[in-house]
Amino acid sequence: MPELPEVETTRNGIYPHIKNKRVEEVIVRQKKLRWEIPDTLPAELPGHSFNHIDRRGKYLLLHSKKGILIIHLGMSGSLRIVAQDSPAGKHDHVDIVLQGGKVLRYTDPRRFGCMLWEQAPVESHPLLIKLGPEPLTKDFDYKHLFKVSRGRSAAVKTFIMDSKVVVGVGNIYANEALFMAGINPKRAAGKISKQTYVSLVHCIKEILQKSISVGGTTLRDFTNSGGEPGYFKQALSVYGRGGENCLKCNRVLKEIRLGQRSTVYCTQCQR
DNA sequence: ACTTCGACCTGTTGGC
DNA sequence: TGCCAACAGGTCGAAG
Repeated sequence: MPELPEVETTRNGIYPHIKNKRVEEVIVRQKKLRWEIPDTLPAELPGHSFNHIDRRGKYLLLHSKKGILIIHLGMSGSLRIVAQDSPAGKHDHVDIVLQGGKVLRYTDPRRFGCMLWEQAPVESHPLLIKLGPEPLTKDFDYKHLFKVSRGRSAAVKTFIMDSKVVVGVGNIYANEALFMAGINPKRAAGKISKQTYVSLVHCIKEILQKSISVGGTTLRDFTNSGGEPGYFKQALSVYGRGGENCLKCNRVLKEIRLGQRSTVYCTQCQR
């Protein structure tokens, strides 16, 4: 679920429900996430409210006067707005009970996500300080990719999934963007031309942007327990389609592993 | 400085 | 049907 577009969708979905609503209580049922949820969170947050939510990469930053809540959804996390009497399931690890009866609920079966509570200005936080540019801003351009790729032997797919290079490009969209750009994912990042990076940057932006607009549709039934919207899958050209036919040339798509991640591409269309 | 790989978890799927 | 291995939308941090 949590690709950058989903995180962005989550941000948009929860914001109107939590904005300036006083937090009544924080219920932590399971504090062992990727890092332990600090006890200072349930101790200090109640009585305060969030006035702003930022996103940095796939991290959500919920700002209050008392501190900043940093949330990452990992591989399987989600945030939903539920009614206060909604029974908690096995993987509903945290409830942030809001004034007015709604609850911001954090669910994460695999517990690869995190929920941290910070006082200091968050720009200098160790998890955020080394992150690369946001893919949808003008800071992310071919010059940047070209420059930081020089001398690097890593596969271009692994390279664009490196959060120090650019944030928010997960496995699905790395596969999709490389297909759209016609680039073989195995190519060494350091040997790719400026011109090719122009195309890749364009494709990454376009695919993420499109996906956010589809994610925006998910927004409507956000508070419903709802599963997958299904829009994504229809738009995917290669991800999850190994062994099926290329939509451009009809050849069989190849599936390999790169950096332990499943990688699908067309040997004809991607060079 | 860069690359690779194990680790963190549970749930689902596919082969035998 | 059951069992078991492999894999899943992430990414940090250690080791080479």
